[in-house]
Amino acid sequence: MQDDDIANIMRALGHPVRLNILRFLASQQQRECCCGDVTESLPLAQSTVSQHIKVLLDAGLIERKPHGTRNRYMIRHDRLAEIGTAFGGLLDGLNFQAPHKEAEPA
Amino acid sequence: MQDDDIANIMRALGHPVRLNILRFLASQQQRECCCGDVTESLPLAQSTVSQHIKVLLDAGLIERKPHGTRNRYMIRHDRLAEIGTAFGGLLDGLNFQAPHKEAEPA
DNA sequence: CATGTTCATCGCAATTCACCGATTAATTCG
DNA sequence: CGAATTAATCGGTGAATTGCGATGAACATG
Repeated sequence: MQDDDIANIMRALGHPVRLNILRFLASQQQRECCCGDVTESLPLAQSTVSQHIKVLLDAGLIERKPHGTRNRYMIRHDRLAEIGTAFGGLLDGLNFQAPHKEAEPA
Repeated sequence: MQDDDIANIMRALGHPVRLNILRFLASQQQRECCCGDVTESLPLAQSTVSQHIKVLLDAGLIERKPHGTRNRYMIRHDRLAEIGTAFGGLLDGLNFQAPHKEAEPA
């Protein structure tokens, strides 16, 4: 995964409301879960929630499925796994990327 | 770790330049590594780099050590570990947080 | 076909972000 | 003490983000 992709995803995750939306979707995975449900669970206007949902969609974190008049949203677990791997790789790369050394002096 | 904290950290990581800075610091861990070094490695003005460094500092991802006229910067590996744990927890929570169910119908 | 529901999208305001050049504070050294 | 170096901070500009209410498209239903 590219730096830009990772940065995009991190930015999408970089807002408490969006974390809440993700968690709400995770907790409702089985039922219908449309924009209105999410809106009800938050002290925000419907248009605002829709915007946040769009950010999550663009980052590939969730998926939209039209279903009659409403849209059903669900978490993209495949992407979540990818992101976990990429993030782990990032952190690994950040831990002692020293060219070649024996061990720490003390 | 609080949602707001996580969001802050994610936002700090949500910019390619800041990812580059972190990687640069990781690769230079042993030598002196001051703002000027970072600036040289990027096509950005010194003031801009200093701003990005401030964001990383505020998020607790790096550490500053005054050293004569210059400042030495280094990655906070302790925080990195914490963040890895928190992020892992987040992703775990997002994977099937279903209240209590037997199994999927199909 | 008219009505109601759901929700994405369109302005719009306020705030924050990213970037820059210029300035200033701290420090070393002649 | 004066000159040089380093880097944080200030002030400014343009773009993006966050929030809102209003509008409009898509669809179900009477």
